[in-house]
Amino acid sequence: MLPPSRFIPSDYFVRFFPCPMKDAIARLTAAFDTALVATFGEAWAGTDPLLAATNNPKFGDYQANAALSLAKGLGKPPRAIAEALAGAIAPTVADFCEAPTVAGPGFINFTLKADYLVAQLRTMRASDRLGVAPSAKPQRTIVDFSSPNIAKEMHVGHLRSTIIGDAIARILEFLGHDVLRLNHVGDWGTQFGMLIAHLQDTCPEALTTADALDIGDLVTFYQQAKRRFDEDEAFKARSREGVVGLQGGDPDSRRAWELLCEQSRREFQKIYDRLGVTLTERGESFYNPLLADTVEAIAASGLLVEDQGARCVFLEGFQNKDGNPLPLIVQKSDGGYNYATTDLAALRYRIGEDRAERIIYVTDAGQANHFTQVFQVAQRAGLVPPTVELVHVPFGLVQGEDGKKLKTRSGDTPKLRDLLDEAVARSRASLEQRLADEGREEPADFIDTVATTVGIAAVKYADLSQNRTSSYIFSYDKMLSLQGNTAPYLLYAYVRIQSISRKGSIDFAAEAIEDLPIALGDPLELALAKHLLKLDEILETIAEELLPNRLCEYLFDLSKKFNQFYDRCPVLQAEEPARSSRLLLCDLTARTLKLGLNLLGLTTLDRM
RNA sequence: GGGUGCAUAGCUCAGUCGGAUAGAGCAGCCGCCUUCUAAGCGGCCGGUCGCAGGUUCGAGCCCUGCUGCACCCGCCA
Repeated sequence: MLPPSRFIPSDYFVRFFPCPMKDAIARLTAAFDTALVATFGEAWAGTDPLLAATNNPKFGDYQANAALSLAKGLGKPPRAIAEALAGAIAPTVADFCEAPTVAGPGFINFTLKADYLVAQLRTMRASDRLGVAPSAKPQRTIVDFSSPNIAKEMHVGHLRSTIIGDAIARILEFLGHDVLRLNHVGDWGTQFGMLIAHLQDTCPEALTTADALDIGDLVTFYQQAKRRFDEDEAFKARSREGVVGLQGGDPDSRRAWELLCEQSRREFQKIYDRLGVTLTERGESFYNPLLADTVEAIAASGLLVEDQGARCVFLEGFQNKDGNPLPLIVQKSDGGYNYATTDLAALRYRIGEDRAERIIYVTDAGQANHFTQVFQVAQRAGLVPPTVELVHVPFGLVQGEDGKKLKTRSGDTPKLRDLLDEAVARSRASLEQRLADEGREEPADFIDTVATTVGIAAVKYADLSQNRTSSYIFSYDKMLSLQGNTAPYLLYAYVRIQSISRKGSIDFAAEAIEDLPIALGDPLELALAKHLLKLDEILETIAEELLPNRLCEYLFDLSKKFNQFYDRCPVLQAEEPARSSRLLLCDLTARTLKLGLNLLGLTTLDRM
């Protein structure tokens, strides 16, 4: 029996998907365990080898750190333990790994053999998934992200949820999970009363004529309605009637609501199209008919308490200002429901009807308390089977260059549309400048495509490349910079490879490299090859931790290693076997970059 | 008052389960284009990992306290 380790793939992987690096890790882990039992006895079976990639190539490729922590239990010096284990491991790994060495206080270092790496590269090349196995346990997964509010414009606050949620969904989909991407739009609530009333006043023909609605800027419309609501008592009263009418199923109110939703939906869709994001809309209103039943289900669990007229659940581990337990209110004293109720109803539906096993909420970190509370109540009320995992994926704020919340010059929250426009405009200006500098002439559609692709990619990548839990400073100059960890740098690395294939009239896919010897003679070739082979390992980690910046980091490293290789190792003019080896590396690098960037929601270009 | 998160190079940020000499990029300085796009590559400079204790063979990472910043705290989402 193999030790429990997150590195151990199932038999399924080993038999059907001989993946690049996970294969090596699994075999080293197994060899370690066997050696440990043979040397120190059955009692030590299952000990985690604490296997990790080395942080310095001079220590080889992987290191096992377990000898250090075993020292106390075994009552022997760590180096002696390491020496014994290294000796016992050597024969079992000899087919793919050099004899392990002991260094420092007791690290066991492993260096993979070159011919093993070559074999893995060939496997990777032959695979249309670049050697990345689909998950052995595909999960029905819901990713809840984006979630703008009807009748409001998408602003920069929706940027992160949309981009991060999409990237997470893409990665999980690629790994074979059954992903439902849900857009939990804010399409219900008291604000609709004033919107309906305002629509009835300003655009009455819309309520009777198909497609007559043209309220222009929804933000302005919302602001007008809000102003009237605050200033005009009669309007306020009619707004309340609007809410009642809507909730009571009054056809006119319902029609007005649908028109507003439809108008918003069209606007949202423009943004999603530009970003290349797909979503299934299922707004708050969808769960409306389920709210009463949800409250009853909680009541049936015995958790529900009536306090000051509201029905609530008192939370464990939360206190109010007076030190008393904090309630989560699921039904207000006026009988209405709030967003906690909606989230609980959604949770119930997603588990009961959607059969979700993993539910991921991509929202700003400010909602961490809210989700902790909702999850706690759901758990305690028995709404969440042990097989279901609830995950809040929080992210930090987008800040201006002054370190404060991003604002326009006039002090408003920037609209997402304007922000994307600006990024594309700057991308275009930068491209045109470069074309002028280099004396290049390109057709207008080329400039359009490159400016748009790079501009959007820059915005997305800048967001994804940050650790999502912290806030980041939004800077057009930095995200569009051609140097550093930016979209243009990565896209350019890809373009360089396409340039090689154009120049040499090479169709990488058709090249008969399989039959030719592969030689990784240059240290830069070896470093690039080893990095390529880590793709499967990286994606597995990301699927667990849901941190897209890890993928960005991997792709940035890959681009750097490719550029170093490109600088020192001519491809087309090289003699065999270097030429074929290098073509293989180019092919794999390009495909890995393309896949990785696509998983982040970025589109590659062949020229730029 | 309570809770959550953050604090790493001049700037923006990484830092994998607690492992070897804490890494990138930008900015600054110095080099490299007759050769696959120099949108590139190499080198130099740059650190009291907020402060103080503690645990550990070993702490940027874990624990305690403190300081500073951000966000949340009963019927908004």
